[in-house]
Amino acid sequence: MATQTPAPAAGLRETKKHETRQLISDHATRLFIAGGFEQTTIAEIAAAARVAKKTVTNYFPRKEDLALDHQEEFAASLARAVTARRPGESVLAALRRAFADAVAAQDPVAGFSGQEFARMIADSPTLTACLRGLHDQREHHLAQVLADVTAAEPGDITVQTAAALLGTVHRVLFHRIQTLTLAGHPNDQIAHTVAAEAARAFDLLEPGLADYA
Amino acid sequence: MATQTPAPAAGLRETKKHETRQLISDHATRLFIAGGFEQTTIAEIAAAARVAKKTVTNYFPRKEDLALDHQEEFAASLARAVTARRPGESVLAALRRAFADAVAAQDPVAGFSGQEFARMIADSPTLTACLRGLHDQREHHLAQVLADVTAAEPGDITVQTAAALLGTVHRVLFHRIQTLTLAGHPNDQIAHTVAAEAARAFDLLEPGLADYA
DNA sequence: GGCTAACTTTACCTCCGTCGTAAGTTTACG
DNA sequence: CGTAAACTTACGACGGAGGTAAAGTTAGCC
Repeated sequence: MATQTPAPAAGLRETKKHETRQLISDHATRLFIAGGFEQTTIAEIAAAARVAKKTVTNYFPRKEDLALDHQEEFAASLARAVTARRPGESVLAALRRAFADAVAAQDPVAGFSGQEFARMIADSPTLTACLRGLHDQREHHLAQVLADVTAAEPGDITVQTAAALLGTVHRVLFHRIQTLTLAGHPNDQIAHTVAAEAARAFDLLEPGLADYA
Repeated sequence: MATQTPAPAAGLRETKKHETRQLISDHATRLFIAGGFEQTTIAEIAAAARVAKKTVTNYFPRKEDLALDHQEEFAASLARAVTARRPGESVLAALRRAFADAVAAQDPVAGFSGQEFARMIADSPTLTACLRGLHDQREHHLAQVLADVTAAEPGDITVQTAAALLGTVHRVLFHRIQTLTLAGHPNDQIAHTVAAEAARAFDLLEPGLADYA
């Protein structure tokens, strides 16, 4: 039976490894939300998880990795939406639809984190800087895909600018969701509000990028 | 004996302060370019300048402040270009012209740093992250100005998006100049190339933002 | 049951950023 | 004009993040 899932493979070692990682991550997020990201030390996390400090930094090289999960998924989301777009669909239409879908699903990757989580990020300069870097990575991946589909040179200014503009709209809407979450609005209301705002935001790009790719 | 010293205005203290700051900054940039930002320690800078470590961190709270100067000027550049625009000139036209002027003048604020300086930034994750933060600040200041001139609510999505899109074009072109500088192109050639590319980049926003503000 | 390889642990180190402390200068007041 | 208070600056020391090296321990494979 060919199982598609990368099954545990009977690996007791793999299982414990994953358990340990999850254990550390759970304690970390709990302590971060309770006491703040900057105020919580790695030593405290290690003590709470009953492991050595080195084990924590082994699984999570940087402290930010303990708080921000699914980084690669986030960075690849826009590029994936373009490569998986429908035949004949423009890049802008695909990215517009991808955001609408993410909002409808209240996807955490689109910014629908809990209020406490949003507070943790907003209160930490380290995490906000890390988030900026993720938006930047996401834009670079999108530019790579756009260069592929348009058969343009990697340094082409139109590709770079188009990727940046498209990524920027997603970034602005991401922060909008975060802001509303911080203000205490319920997710349903945020989804309703942002869906309408997203239309206006993407419309600013529509005349310039409608027939791109 | 000199009884009164009204004119000097206690200049001895101010003078020594400024001298010490410049002394530290000079040694820092020299060591950073010679050995890289991450590899150079504050202790080495302090030793070179013949002061205590604490004195360095007193003048420059963060290590990045030793390398990146004129941060506030950079962050305010776009907002200033808008507030100082000609009567009847659109925001987009003002920012397009501001970039053209900066390129013509080969302004360091637009990205025209020396090759060694660009290398120092590109090789340092800390400095690139700091630069991202400066672009972000610049965008926020621009959004503030746009909210003022359009009499819109601060959280208005059109204002946020317009500021982000306009800031993004400047950011892409900034990185373009940096990339060309890293590749060893002379400033004159870069200015010529980027001036043409900037026209194409801003044209993507023209249909959507031509009549904004 | 023994061997190999890995993961965890321990200990140590460097460096950044921040805290109290001492010394100097400017200013205010007698 | 002199003295003392108040401010600012330079100094040494501490805490935490991140990395390295060596030893102990456990899973996986004969």
